[in-house]
Amino acid sequence: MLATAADCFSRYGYAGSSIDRIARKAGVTKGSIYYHFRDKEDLLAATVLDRIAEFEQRVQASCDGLAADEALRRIAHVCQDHAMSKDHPRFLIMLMIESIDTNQQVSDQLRSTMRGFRRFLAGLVRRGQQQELFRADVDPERVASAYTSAVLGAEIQYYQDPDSFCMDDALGHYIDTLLVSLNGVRTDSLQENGENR
Amino acid sequence: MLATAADCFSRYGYAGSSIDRIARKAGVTKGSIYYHFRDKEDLLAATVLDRIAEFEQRVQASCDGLAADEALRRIAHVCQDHAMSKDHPRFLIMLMIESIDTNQQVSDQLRSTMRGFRRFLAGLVRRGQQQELFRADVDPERVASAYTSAVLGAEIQYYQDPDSFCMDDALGHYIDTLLVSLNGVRTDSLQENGENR
DNA sequence: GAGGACATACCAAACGTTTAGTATTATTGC
DNA sequence: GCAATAATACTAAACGTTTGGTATGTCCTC
Repeated sequence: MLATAADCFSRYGYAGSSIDRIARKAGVTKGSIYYHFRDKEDLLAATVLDRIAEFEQRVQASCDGLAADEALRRIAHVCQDHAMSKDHPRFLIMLMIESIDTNQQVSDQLRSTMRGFRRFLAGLVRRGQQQELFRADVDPERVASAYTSAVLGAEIQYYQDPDSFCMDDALGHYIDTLLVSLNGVRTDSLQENGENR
Repeated sequence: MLATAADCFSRYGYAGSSIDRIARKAGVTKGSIYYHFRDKEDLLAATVLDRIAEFEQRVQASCDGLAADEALRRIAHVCQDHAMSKDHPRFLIMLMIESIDTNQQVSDQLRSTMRGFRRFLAGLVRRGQQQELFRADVDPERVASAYTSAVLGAEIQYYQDPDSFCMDDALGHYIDTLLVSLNGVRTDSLQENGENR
């Protein structure tokens, strides 16, 4: 039932998904949905919590015990897999935008999720710096913001134009240039390290 | 009237904006809107056309006659200004996502706009390569895709969290690393060019 | 006084929500 | 062990409201 709601919300948005439509698609009736959830907003809130938990778990599990540089590659790959999967990948992005001016509770939830994601990435970069995998003169927060932008933007473009937009190219190119800029190569010194992929 | 429609659509989405609401906000009544537009979809289509034209004009005008590297910096800045402005900046992104499964005509329009934007960027990179500003062994299409991702993702994060997300940091960091990677410095050779900003 | 630019009044459909009722399953008392 | 009770998981129908859309009236300009 949550899966069906996520599917409808991700396709048609919250306002565009009627309870009747969700119910019919789930093979039940409206009344049944109102038995489990107080109202439409409650259904949305439950769906959001469910999808956030899944997303966070997937990301954290994917780079467990990996080196910082490999983790950065891995996360991009996980997001790419997610975007190309069939389980309502647009849900979080759809609601991130739709709820800004329509549902403060959901908006706050998603906002803090995104902050957590950026914090997680920044921690990864900081770890890489401490292990001297990455050069120390880059700001981890800036990297995290730029990285998240790249992933988010690639997802949207892929959703909108899966035939023409190659997510692998976009994210691959970004991660490559990012890792090169993070590798301990100073721009004012000679290059000491040839591996950049 | 188009401005009011754009404002409502960008805040509440197409499904979430009632004609009555748009009319009241524009200081007219429903009847007046239906005098100028056939139906709600027609109003949306007109608004989309208007916003697309404004966006394309703004981008192209901003980097008229600029060198390729400066143009890349400029476009990011223009997108940043647009995101921080007050004239319904979320409109295009909101509809890009909402219309995927709900309005093929609008979706096609936005899709081809995004393709045009990427093509424009790729042309810019190619121009930079021909003028030997940029190294020749990067794929302009990949750069364009990654660049667009960064801009789009930064916009979304800013809309969702203007207090905590610093667009200037995210885009600044991306453009810096991109331009370094585009500068004619080979990774398998010595560095010849110290300027990276 | 005719036509353009609205406002007003209204309709049918769809919407979120509530209610009354019904099978099915679990729990209890004897 | 089994009937009585109660909780669970629904359905079908109805309610009031909102919606997109239309038909008609009114003003104001040329």
